[in-house]
Amino acid sequence: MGIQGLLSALKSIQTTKHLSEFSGQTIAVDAYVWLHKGVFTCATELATGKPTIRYVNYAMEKVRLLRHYGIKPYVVFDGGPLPAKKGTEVSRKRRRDEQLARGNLLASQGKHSQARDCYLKCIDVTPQMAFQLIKALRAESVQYVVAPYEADAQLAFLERQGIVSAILTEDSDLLVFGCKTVLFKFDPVARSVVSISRADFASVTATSADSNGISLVGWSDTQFRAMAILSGCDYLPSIPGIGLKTACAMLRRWKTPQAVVRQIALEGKKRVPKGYLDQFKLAEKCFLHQRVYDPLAEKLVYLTDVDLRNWDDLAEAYIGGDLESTLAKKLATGDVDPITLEAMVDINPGYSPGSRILRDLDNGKSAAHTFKGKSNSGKKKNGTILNFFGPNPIIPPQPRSPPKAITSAGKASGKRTLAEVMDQDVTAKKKRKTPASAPTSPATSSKFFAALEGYGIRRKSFGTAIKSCADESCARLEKENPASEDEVESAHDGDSLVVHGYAESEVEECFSSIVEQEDGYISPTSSMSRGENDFSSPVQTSSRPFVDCDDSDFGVDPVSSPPAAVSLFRPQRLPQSPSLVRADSLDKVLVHASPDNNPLVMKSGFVDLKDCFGHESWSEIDSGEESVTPPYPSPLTPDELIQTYASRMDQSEELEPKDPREEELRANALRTQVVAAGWRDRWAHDSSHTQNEQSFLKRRETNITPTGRHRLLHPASVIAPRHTVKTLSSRKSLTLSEDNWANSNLKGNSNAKTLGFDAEKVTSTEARTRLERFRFRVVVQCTLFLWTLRVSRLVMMNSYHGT
DNA sequence: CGTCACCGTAGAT
DNA sequence: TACGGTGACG
Repeated sequence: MGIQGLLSALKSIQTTKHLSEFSGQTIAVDAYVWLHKGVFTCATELATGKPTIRYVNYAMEKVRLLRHYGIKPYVVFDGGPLPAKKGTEVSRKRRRDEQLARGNLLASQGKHSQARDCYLKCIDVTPQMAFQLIKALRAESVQYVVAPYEADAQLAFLERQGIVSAILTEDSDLLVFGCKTVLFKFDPVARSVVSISRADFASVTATSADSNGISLVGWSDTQFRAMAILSGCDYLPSIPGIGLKTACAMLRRWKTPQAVVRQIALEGKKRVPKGYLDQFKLAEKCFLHQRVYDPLAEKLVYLTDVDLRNWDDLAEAYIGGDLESTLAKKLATGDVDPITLEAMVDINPGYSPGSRILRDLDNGKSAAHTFKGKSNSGKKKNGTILNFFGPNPIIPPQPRSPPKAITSAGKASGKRTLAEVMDQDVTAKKKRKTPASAPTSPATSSKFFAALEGYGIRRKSFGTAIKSCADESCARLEKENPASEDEVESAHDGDSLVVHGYAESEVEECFSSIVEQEDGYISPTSSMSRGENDFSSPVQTSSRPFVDCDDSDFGVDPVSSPPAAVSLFRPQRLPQSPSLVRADSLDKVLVHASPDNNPLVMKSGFVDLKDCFGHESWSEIDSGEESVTPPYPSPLTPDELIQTYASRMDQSEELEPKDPREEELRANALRTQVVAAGWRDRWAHDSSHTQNEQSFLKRRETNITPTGRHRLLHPASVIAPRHTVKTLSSRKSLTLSEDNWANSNLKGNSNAKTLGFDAEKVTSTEARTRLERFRFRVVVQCTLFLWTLRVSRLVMMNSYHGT
């Protein structure tokens, strides 16, 4: 990823900075890194399809750490696949499947640690997982945006617009995108980052230590970018044998990439791929003009405006097609899957951050006495440890943010004892008056599996939900294809894994909220805020309306700073001092949290585990507003559970019929082909690759998601191709390419299709059935545990009331 | 000398 | 998965 060797070549201008130096600033964060690292905490769960949100907690801890230092994180997620990126993903996908299979094998042999190693290698971050993090970000009013395509370009855009003042990532590409301040190597322990400033490039000389002989003196952005691309980047592999150093040297000698490539060809020692220069131009366009989401205008824009004289459909498609603005907005807010462009499926609806037990932790006595002794210096109020370990209340909830957002979340909500937990539960219970005549769940033999037994209920409520969220574009789509509502619904999974997920996360919290928090944290002072020195950072105000990649750019523009953004929007600097931060002014640029009634977040008729336990255990969850979930009568007894478990086991075969599964695989393959428009041969950098591999399921559509395999269980979840195609056609790049390639790919590639199916089958049937049973067993165990917990709690409560 | 392929490692708890 | 270090190659 990124530019090989670039970071090490820039060692001389790397400076380590403490987080406190960024206090008061808004910093864009590449979420990908955190999600990926977070996966390590729960690889086994993810690989085996066991719902977990540990990766969310991992990322949220980082977010909270930043906020603790007065930094406003602006979290940026990756979006859809950019045509420019070729499908090395395909071979990865295959490796992943192999690893998953191996892991399952090892797990079945009881070699769990070895299995985990395999699982680690087969996990990928899916948009659905990202959505779990988005839910948490919403709940804590953290700014975020899902990039239409690559997070890198989006990050660069945010900085260029002045929306953020620095970028936190691990990807050296950001420098090629022209970012001014990029922060690498975030160290949560040392609370430090390594900063690289564009302004310091000029001091990278061939003689400086660690520069590896490259010199950036006097180079324009265009030249720097050319060097990066020549040396090999994500959009274009280098001419074999050309690395960073030769690219740099030759560019110094020959000035333009055209001349460099001509020279390489002339020398004849290295083979220059056919059409390399054209691809070079396209790669350059990706760095310059890639499509991004403008949170102010709420639509897609070019990272830098294009010169229409130098623009064509190919370039247009290459840098990412446009999207209709309502769809773009939904994508940016996470309500739409950036890959499929269909409504986001909440793979773990039971996880609703913000609605935690003990919500009043931070509003009163318990917090006060629990955290007394902690340093409050630096912050006038809310200076407790919650700033770090819990949601940061400094920034008020955004207008559309639900009131329940301000709660304590996550496992580390502070130092607690079991007694306190009980105490608060009782208090909360008292506060909330539950009418005895509260509606109860439908009379099913098992409430726990009501969702399974009562599909009608789920269908109905979700259908309503869909309707309520449908905007013009969705509505239009549905009109064009009346079946789409059903299809979208069926893409939503309603099996017991959802319930399981709830159990898992809640169990985790039960434990961790009982365990005492470790002491020893001292709130650091955030007084020293070394703002950016504007004198050392020349901001070029380009008078040219366009930035192009013509030869003439070379040597013409030696100023070492990126071209100023075309002033569609005021390029505002952010206030450097915390005291100047005004949430209301900054919040305007936010992607607002979705309304609370987001049907995908809402409990849409699914049965949560909590529904099985009677309302008292969970009464706090929705307090303060209309309870979404009606209280239910008494929980299942263990016996009931076991009974249900047994019957469920019997059902598992029936739930996996052969036909619909094949149909679904077919649909998936088709959808993949449609989505993978950009990967088609004529755009691929290396046509020897992947002509036949294109139709594998793509990276982020793999079956390895927390509940990934659920799709295969539900015949109803087949996504009809025609619907898919219709939806996808709203991507411009797809629209314009449908004619030329769809036919050839879909018809001419039956080979690949077959391959794709086989790969899918390898991991399926038996293993999945086994997994299903395994997971179900865990469901039951968790449930039993919670049940026990509840009983003991009731006992304690009784004694409490008794006195 | 630079590039590339290979290796072991950290990353998480 | 991505990184740094190693050795082989041209």
